[in-house]
Amino acid sequence: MNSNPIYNYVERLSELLRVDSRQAGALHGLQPVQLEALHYLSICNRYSDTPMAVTEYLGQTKGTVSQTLKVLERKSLLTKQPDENDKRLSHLKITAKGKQLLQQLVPTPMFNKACESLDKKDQAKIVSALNQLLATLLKTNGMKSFGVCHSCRFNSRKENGDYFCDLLKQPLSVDETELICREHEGEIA
Amino acid sequence: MNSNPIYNYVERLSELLRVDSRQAGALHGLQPVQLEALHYLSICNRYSDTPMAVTEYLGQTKGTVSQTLKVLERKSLLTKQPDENDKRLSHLKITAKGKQLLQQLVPTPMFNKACESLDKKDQAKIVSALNQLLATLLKTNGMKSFGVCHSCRFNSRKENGDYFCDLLKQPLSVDETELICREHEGEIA
DNA sequence: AATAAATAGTATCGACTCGATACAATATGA
DNA sequence: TCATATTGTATCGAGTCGATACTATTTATT
Repeated sequence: MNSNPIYNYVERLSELLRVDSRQAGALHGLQPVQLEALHYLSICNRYSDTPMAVTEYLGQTKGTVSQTLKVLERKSLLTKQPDENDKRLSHLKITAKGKQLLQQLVPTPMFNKACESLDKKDQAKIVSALNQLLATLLKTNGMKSFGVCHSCRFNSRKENGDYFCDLLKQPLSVDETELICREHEGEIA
Repeated sequence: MNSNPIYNYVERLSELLRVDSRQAGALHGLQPVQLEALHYLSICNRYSDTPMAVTEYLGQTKGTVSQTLKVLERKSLLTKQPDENDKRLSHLKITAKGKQLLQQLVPTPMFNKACESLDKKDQAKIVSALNQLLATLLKTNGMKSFGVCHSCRFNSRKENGDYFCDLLKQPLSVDETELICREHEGEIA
């Protein structure tokens, strides 16, 4: 029978993660996809915390994501704040309760156990391989990369050393360059 | 914020695969989990093609899997055959129609595109990393490995070179040693 | 040999997902 | 200014998935 080992591994990992995530969230009445959305919001920057950005990240439809976010808001894990300039936009901010929950549930117990038993060198190898696989998947299928500003071609530094986004024409703090952005684009090959 | 890069990558890959799989199966009225079950049945051996084995592989409950299999059977993608010795068991055999569908949908288009653009050397690196990650996850959490007989500690060879399973006390064909088995156990460390 | 316990599988129920469709509000552009 | 695009919400239906309850068969214990 046909066999693409990369696909087989990712499919299996994917299912295991889903089951683990379901179990972890069950105690708090959260579904895997809800945890993922919350997790994304904890690692994205202030230009990427809207429902549409979550939609693009998760690859679902905006209607579906709207429901997911409604649940998270009802559980007081995030709050919606209107944008000052564009009245169509909402910014989704994680609450203290949301952060605490993530700290507890993400990564899941299964993953924590496994990662602890891997030495630094092996971890680095795995990260590097996953990075390459994901980047290739996104690139060959014309999808957004959702990388951190640090690795974005729009990110530049001013004379005084401050970071600046050439696309959004906005200054960035050092911390912000470590967060993921929906507008991220890698260097041109 | 906390950040385990391995987890982040796997979570993201997992969601992308799920979305892609959903889209691929939608044309045929199949859900991601149904494709996964069918895929498993195409790469497992004759001792591992029962509903319970699928249940263990997917990590779900037997009730859930029973429904999944019912759908696949109704769509004539697999057939149920009673075991000759143990009347409680059913063996799930993929039909020609099922095989054809898998050929078409697994791996998904997204994955195929990406893998084609990776050279052999990078593919091997990724396979090796994924293999290590999955093995660690399964081992540290006491889960079954679902490996192929070829790498199983119960697999031995008789004087004439034939393969033999010491656990099930059954002879194996060469082809069978390339299929995954629910009883698989790696070498003792 | 009789009975208890374990194992494999199915059926049903309810909470939830997710795409599709329709809709309202705001922003952009000709 | 008016058409069009963008962001977001509401509702509906088919389907997932764990929980529970149940049957049938096998294995273990007395």
